[in-house]
Amino acid sequence: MKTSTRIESLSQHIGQEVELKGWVSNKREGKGIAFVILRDGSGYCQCVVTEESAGAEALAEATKLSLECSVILTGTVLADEKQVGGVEVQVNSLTTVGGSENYPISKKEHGVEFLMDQRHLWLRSARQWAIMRIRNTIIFSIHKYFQEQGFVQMDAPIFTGNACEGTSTLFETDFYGDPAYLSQSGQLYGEAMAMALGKIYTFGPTFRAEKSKTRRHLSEFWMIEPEMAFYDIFQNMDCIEGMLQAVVKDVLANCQEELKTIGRNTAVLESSLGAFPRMTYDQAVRIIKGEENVNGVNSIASLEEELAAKQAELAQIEAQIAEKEEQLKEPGLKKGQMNFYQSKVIEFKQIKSDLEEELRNIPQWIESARTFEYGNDFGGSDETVLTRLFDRPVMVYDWPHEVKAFYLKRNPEDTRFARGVDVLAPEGYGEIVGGGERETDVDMLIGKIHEHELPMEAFEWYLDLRRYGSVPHSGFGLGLERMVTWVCKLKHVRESIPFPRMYGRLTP
RNA sequence: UCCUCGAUAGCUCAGCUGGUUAGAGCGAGCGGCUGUUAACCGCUAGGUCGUUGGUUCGAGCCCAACUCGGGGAGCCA
Repeated sequence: MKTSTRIESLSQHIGQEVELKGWVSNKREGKGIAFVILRDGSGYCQCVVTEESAGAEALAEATKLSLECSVILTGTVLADEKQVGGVEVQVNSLTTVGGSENYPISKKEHGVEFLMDQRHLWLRSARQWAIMRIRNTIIFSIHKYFQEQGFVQMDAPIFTGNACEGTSTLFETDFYGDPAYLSQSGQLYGEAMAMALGKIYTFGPTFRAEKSKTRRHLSEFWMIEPEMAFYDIFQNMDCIEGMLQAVVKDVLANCQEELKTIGRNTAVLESSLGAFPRMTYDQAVRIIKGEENVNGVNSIASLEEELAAKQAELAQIEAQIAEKEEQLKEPGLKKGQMNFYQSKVIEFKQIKSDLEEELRNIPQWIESARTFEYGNDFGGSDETVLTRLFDRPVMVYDWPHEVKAFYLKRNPEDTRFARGVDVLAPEGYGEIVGGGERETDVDMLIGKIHEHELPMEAFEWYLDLRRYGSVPHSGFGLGLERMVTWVCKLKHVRESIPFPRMYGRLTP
């Protein structure tokens, strides 16, 4: 018996006999023939079982297969351009390894709650398979980029003793009788490590106890936090841009099949390989408020145009729903036609509810853009108003120091501003990276710690970093799941991580 | 914590302004047809309408509270 072959490499075995091990992701059958769509984790392949090639017994076995049965089969690889991957396998023998009765996830649509309850099985679906493969490519690519640039990977602790930025967003645990909190950032430790190793990055889990129920929040997520000695904010932005582009490039190079599986239009990913626009907070505010155009496009005018377009689209979809519902009432309708019209109605209603949501949002965005108060941090709608004018991530730097973290350096030429930088992803995804140049002046830091009413004793070690050989340094934090969500253009972060932990969701 | 929408069969949904025995498709089971790609044809099984209380001659539908879930605000990656 030959060693088994992975589906992803079948195209190199055309004309040969191979052994495949996997699960039944779909099956169709006819008289004297059965089509088994096998998946093995590396890909999907149609396996054809006929009486002539496999014998009556194997055909009977194939006919009995249900969704997600595990099987081992042997067969001949044939080129077939109609199939995914360009091949199909003519089966010679087939053995069932494990049965699978009443597999809960069907080929039809399911609701979010049901799928989340079945997450351990949902991961087997083609769409989830593709997302997890892209996530893996992104993780690998991040490591590769930093390693090639001479960064050292070092992890920050997960238990932290002091509630550095307020306890409300921290998970409290018991650490040998004392309260300890799960880390919500390794950044301060990253600074210490950068003073030791020059350029470092952390890659670890982060915990936020926010009772957020939105499409971009998780209670547990993975964050990459690089920290670089002797980098100013502009070198920091070069680093962010270089890393994000390396990741996008790797995904485009290695995940074409996965991107196709999830229906991702890659135009924006491709344009993201070009230089990212960089702008100060001041300029970003002018753009949001419609006082400055981007390539001739005005933020507010274009929102109003979009509103009108969406309203027309809504009227159209409503007409289509009415039409299909009318057709459903026709007497003597065949079962198949009824099924078709019904699934169309469901599909259109989904589009309709999405449209209605956008129609509720756009006026709020316009309102929020018009009334934006200079000096405030950006809200979700402000980010959307800004980023929809670009076809790639945008970097906004030099923020009013009051709205940013205590450790950010002031712009020496205008101390109203702190040298923070936010990277906002396009297509409505908002902040994926937050970072900046760090404050090096001890007195300035002490003042800030008092201003934020933080416990000074907890920061003594951090202040030491400025007392002994302080240097300009910068860093940033990348939210892995937000990156995956944008690259895959997912509607919600919960699909970007194998087992999401979020408000109201702890199992499976 | 606040705003908003929702909870009807294993799944996805319908159920008009409260009115007799609550419907469909998918899935499941059985049978027929078919080199097929979630949409061929027929039959069968399957529901104390989220929980509790209230209004009413009568509640899936109205009211209140609660539980769970979707979306959003705040906060952020």
